Amino acid sequence: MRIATFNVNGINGRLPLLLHWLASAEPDVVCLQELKSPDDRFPAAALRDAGYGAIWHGQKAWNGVAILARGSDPVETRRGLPGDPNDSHSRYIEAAVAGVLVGCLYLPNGNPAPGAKFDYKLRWFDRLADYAATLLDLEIPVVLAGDLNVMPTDLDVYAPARWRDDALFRPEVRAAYRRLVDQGWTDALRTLHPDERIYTFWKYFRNAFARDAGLRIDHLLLSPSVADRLVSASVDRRARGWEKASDHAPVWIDLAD
DNA sequence: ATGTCACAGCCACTGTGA
Repeated sequence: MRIATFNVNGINGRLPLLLHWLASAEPDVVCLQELKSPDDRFPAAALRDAGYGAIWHGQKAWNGVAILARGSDPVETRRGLPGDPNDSHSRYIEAAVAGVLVGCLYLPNGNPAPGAKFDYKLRWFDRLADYAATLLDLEIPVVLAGDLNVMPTDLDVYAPARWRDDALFRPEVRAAYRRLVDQGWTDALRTLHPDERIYTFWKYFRNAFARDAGLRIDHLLLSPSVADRLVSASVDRRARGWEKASDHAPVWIDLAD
C-alpha cells in the first residue's frame, strides 16, 4: 500500500501534472495540500476518470486539502482541526481508507515571525498535538501526512544558518514538532534514512532546485501499528523537475499488507 | 532585500500569500 503526500500549489493550474504523476507513481492514497480552489471548482470528475475517489475541503484562493483513494471512495471522518471554531482556513481533512485512518494537513506557514501569523501557527500546532494524542489513544493504524511547514533539524535544511529566524525553523516550531513526534509517532522518511539529506521543497527563486537548495517540510507521521508495516519511504524528485512543477515534490511510503 | 510562482479582481496589472 502506497501512501503519498503532495503540496500541489494550485490543483487546477497543475491538474495535468498531477494526473501525469498519479499515472506514473500509482499511489493508493494521496494527501493533497494547497488546492487554492473553492469546493465547486475541485476537479473531481478528472480524478474519477483517472481512477481516484476523493474528498476535499477547499476555499477561495488559499489553502485547501484533499484525500484521494485509488479505486475507492475515502470515508470522511473529519474536516477541520478541533479546538478553534473561529478558524476559517481549510487545513485538515481526514478519512478511513483500506483500514488506515489518514489525516491530511496543511500547517500554517507562519511568516513573518514574530507576529500574528506566527502566533496562529503555534496555536495550530498545539491544536494538532492535542488532537494527535487522541488519535494515538485509539490504538488503530493512523497516518498523519502533509505540509507541516517545519524543518525538524539542521539536516533538513540546505543552509541552516540562513533559516534560523524563519517561521519554518525557529526553535519554538522545531520544539512543537519534536513534542508531537515524541507522543509516539514515527517520522517515516527520517526513520528509514537517518543520515541522508532529504528535501521535499525547493523555492522557485534563484534556481533552487538545480542547486539542490531545499528543505524537508513535508512529512508522514505513523502510529505504532503502521510503523511496524513500513517498508520504504522516498521523495519523488522527478515531479519537481517537470514543466509547470509545484515547488514541492511528492513524498510517499510503502506499507506491507 | 531578494528571488518566482498562483490566484483575485478585473481586462492590465497590482496585491497577497508562500
